[in-house]
Amino acid sequence: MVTTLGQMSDQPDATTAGEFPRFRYGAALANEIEARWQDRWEAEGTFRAPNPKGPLSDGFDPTRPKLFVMDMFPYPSGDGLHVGHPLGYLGTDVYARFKRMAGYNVLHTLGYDAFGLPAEQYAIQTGQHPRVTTERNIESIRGQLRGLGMGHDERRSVSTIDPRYYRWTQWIFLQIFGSWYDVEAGRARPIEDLVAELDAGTQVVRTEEHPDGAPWATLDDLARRRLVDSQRLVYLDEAPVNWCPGLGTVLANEEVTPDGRSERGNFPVYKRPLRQWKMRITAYSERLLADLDLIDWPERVKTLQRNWIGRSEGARIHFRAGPDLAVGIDVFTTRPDTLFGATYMVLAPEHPLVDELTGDRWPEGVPASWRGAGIAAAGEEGWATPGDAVAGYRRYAGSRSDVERQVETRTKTGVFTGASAVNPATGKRIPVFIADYVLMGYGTGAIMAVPAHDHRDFEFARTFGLPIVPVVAPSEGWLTEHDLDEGDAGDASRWTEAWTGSGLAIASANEGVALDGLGTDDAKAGITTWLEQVGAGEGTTSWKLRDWLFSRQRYWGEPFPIVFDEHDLPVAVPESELPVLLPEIDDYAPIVKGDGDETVPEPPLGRAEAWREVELDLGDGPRTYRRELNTMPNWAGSCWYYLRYLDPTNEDALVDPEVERYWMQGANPDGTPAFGGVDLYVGGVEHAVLHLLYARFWHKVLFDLGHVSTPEPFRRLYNQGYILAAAYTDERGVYVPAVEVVPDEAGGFTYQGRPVRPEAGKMGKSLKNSVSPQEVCSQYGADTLRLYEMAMGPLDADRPWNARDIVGVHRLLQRLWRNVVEEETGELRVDDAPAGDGLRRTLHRTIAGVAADYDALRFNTAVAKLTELNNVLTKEVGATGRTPREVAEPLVLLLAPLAPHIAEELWSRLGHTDTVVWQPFPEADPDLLVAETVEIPVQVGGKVRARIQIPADADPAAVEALALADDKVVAALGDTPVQRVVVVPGRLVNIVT
RNA sequence: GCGCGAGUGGCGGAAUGGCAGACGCGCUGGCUUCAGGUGCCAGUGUCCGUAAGGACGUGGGGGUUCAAGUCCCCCCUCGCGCACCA
Repeated sequence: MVTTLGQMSDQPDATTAGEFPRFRYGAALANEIEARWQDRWEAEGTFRAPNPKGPLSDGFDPTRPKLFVMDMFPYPSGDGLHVGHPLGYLGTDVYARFKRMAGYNVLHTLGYDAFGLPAEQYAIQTGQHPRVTTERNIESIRGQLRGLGMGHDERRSVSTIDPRYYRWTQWIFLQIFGSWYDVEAGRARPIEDLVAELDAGTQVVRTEEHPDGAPWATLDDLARRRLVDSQRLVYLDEAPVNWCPGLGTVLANEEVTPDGRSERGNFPVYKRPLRQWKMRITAYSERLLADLDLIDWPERVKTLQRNWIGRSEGARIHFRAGPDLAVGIDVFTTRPDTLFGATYMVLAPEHPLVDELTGDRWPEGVPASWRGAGIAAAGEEGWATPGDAVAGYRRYAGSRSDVERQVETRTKTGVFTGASAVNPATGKRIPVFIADYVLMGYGTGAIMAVPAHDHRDFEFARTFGLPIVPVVAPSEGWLTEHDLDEGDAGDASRWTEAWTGSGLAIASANEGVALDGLGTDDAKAGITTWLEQVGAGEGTTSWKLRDWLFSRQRYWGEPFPIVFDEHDLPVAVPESELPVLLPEIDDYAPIVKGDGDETVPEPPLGRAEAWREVELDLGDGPRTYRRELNTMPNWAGSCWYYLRYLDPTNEDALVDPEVERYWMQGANPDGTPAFGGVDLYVGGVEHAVLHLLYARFWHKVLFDLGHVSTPEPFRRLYNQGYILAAAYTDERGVYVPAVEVVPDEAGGFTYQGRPVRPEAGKMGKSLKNSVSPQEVCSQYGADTLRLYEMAMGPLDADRPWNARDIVGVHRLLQRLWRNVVEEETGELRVDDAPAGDGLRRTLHRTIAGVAADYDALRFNTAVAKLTELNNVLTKEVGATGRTPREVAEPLVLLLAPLAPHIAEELWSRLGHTDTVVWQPFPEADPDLLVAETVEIPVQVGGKVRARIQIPADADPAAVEALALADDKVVAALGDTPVQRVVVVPGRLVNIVT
C-alpha cells in the first residue's frame, strides 16, 4: 500500500530535521492526511452511486441527474502500475468528483479484465493456477489505486474471471447463438422465429446450392438443423484462419499485424483451414458504419473504424470464361464505367476457380513471360504447361511473406492460366491470369483489369505486354504534365502511368449501351443499369470487414456454453446450467499437434478428462454430450462489462431493465430521451478497432434482442495520451534501467560507467523506464501526484514525465495550506472579514473558469487558474497576515476534485464536519466576473504604443477620445492623419493610419 | 502513395481573429537556515541600449483583415493510422 504511516520514517525532513515547521505541508503530513481520508471514504461508502431500484438503491435521489463515467478497465499485470497507467483514471476521477459537486448522481467504478495470456504463461512456467496470481494482482492494483484517492464505487467493481460474471458472458453468447440476422428487418431476431417462418413457408434461406432458397419442406431433421445452424449469429466455419503456433492459438484478423505477425508477442501467423467459431459481425457492417455519425468520438477513431469496416460501392460483374464459356467468374469493381477498357482478368492465386480454368497446354504464341519466365523456379522458357505454371506460381507466391510482397518495389508478377474470358461489354476474348497483387480476402478474389485507369493493372499490363485501352479521357492538365497532347487521350501508347481520375467516357459503346460523353458518375449508373438488364452484373457494396474468429485454444478464458451431440452438431447448454465452470487441469500449456508446416492447435481443456463429456437432459432424456473445448477470446469479457457495473449483484438478469434505462438512456434537458450510452468513456487509442468494434457489435445484438435500450454503448469517447519517459540503450541496443543512468560532463549519459544513448518512449517495463506511483507518493503525496499528472498538459496529449517539474504543483499545495494553516502552530489563519474587491473578483473569475475547464476536461488550465488565484491570495496574506474565509472556502472546494485529500483536511479544519465530495461546487457571481477598471492597449497601425485605464463598461466613443488624447499616441501619430479608429470594447483600441 | 494530427522561449505548455508566451520547471539575484533538499521574495522571449526606449518574434513562403499563432493557398519537418482494398 502506498500511504501507510510506516513510510513516514522515510521522511527525515519532517520527523528529524528540527527546522522543518511542524505543520508544514510535506510528504509526511500529506501521507498521513491521505491515509486517514481514504479510510474514512471507504468506511462511509462516500462514492456509492445509488440505483433507482434494487439492493443498491439506498440514498437514491430522483432529482439528481445521472452521469455514467467510465475508464477502459485494466488487465491486472503482475508488474503493478507505473505513473502512466492512472492518467486516464485520474482524469475521470477529477471529472466525476466535479460532477458530483455539480449535482449529478455519478457512477464511477473500475473492474478488471482478468482473463488473458500473461497469467496463463506465468502459470505454465510455475504451475501456479492463473486464478491465484490474477486475484493477487487485482488486489495489489486495487490497493495502488486506492492510495491515489480514486472515488470509485467499489460495490460495482467486477472481474471477468469471476464465475458470477462470466456466467453472463456465457449467457450473452447463448443469446447470440440463439439469433439470426433478418436482413429485411435489418436486425437480429431469435432463431425460433426463423424456424417458425421456414415452417410456415414465409421465409427462405438462400445458400450457394440453392440461391432461390433451400427446400425446407423436403429436408430431413439433420439437414434442417445444419441449415439453421448456418444462419446463427455465431456459427462454426471451416475456413482459413490465422494460426499462430508461437502462441498455440488461432487469432482474429484484428489481432494480426499488417506484416502477418501476432499483435501480442510478434510471432508469425499462418493461414490454416480449421473448424472454428465465428461471430457474424459482418451482418452489422452497415449499422456499425452508419451509427458512427451518431456518437461523439474522436474523428481519428471513427476514421480507423470506417477504414476497418471498409465500405466501397461499385458493381459485381459476371464474366464467362473457359473454352466453352462454362466457368462464371464474378469480379467486384468500384469503376464499372471502365468495363470497356478491361483487357484481361486476374484471379488471386488461391481462387477456387483457378483449377477449373487452367488449360492443359499453352495456346499458340504465348510469350515466355506469361509462362513464368523471370521467376527462378520456372526457368528461362517458363513452365511447360499452365498446370505447372499455376502450381509453381502458387508455391512462389506462398513463399513470399507479406512484407516481401510490399517491399519488392511492387513489381507485378503472375502467370497466365491458359484460359480466356469474354468481356461482356465488348464481346472480346481477354486472357485470365493469376497474380498475387489480387487478394483472395477482398471483393470476390478476382478482378477485371483496366490498365488505362488503374495503376496496378497498368504496371502489370506493361510488364506482360497487354493492351492498354483508354475509356476515360484524362484531364488536360494531366496530359500536359506527362508531355502528352489531345491526340494521346484515346491512345495510351505514350502514357507512363494510368489515369485514375474521373472524366468523360470514350470508346465505350456497344449495341446495348453508350457511355461516350458521360461523366464518371453517370457512366457508372449507365453501365450498371445495362449490366442488370442483360443479367451480366449488378450494383453492389463491398466490405473489408470479415466475420470475427471467436475461439481460442487457451486455458485461461471463458468456456463455451456449448456441447456437441452424436451428430457433432452444437447444442446450447441450458441457462439453468450456467455458468459452465472452467475445469481444473494440471498442465495449462497449449498443445500443438503435428510438425513442420503442418501443425494444428488443440485446446488444453481436452486434458480435463472428467469434464470433456457431460450427461445432460435437454428434453429427450439424459444423454452424453461432448463439450466444446475451446475458450472465448479475451475480448468477450470486455465487450459488455459496462452493463454489469450497473447491476453487479443481479442473479436473475444481466442487468435490470429499469436500472439499465436509468444509467444508459438518460434524458435531454427538455425531458426527451437522449441518444444514450456511457456518458464518458476514457481510454487509450490502441483499442480503436478491436475492443470498441466488438463491444459495439455485441451491444447492437443485445439492443436488437431487447436487452438494452440504446443503439450504441459509448456516447462519448475520449482518448487520453501516454506518459513518455526517457529510456536508454547500451552499445548492444539493450535497454538499461533508466533510474540508474547518470549524466556525464560532456552532456551525454552513462550507466555503470559506460555510455548509453537516450531516447523517448512510452513508459513501461520493456523500456525499463517506469516510475511507480509509490515513489512519487512517498516523496510528495498522492495529491501532488494527481495534480502533477493533471497539470502536465492536455489530457489527450502525450507528455514526457519530468520528475523535477513535480515540485511546482507541490508548492501550490504547500502555499495553499500555509494560507489556511499557520505552519508553526497548526492554528487556522482564516477570519470572517470580507475580502478586498480585487481578490473577490479574481475568485469569481477563477470559479467560472475552473468550472468550465473541468467540464471540458481541461485540467491543465484549471490548475493554472487555481495557481493564479492562490498566488493573488498569497500576496494579500503576505500584506495583511490574514486569509478571508470568503476566499479560502471556495478555493478549497475548487481544488477538491484535483486534490481531494488536502481539500478534505482543510475543509474540516475550516470547521466543517461533512465531506467535500458532496458539497455544491461554488458558483460565480456574474456581477463580479469583470474588473471595475481595465487596462487596454492602444495600437497605432497594429503596434501597441500605449496603455490606458478605462472603466470596464466605458462607451466606445469615450474610449476613442481617451485613446487619441494619450501623450504616447499623439507622439506616435505625429502628423499622420487618422483614417479610422477601431474600438473593441474592453479589449483594445486600434488607430488606423 | 493515401488519410488524420501536430510544429509557439532552455523545457512542459497558455492564448472566443484583439496586449503572444498564462501557469509551472529551469536559470539569475536576494532573504532564511550551522549546511543542503521540497522554504520565502524579485527578475527572466531574442537582439540593440547604462537606461528610457526601440527592433524582431509562433516551421517556411504568399494571401484575407484595422488586427493572424488562430482564417485561406502553397511548401517543409515530425508523429500516428492505412496501405497492391480492385
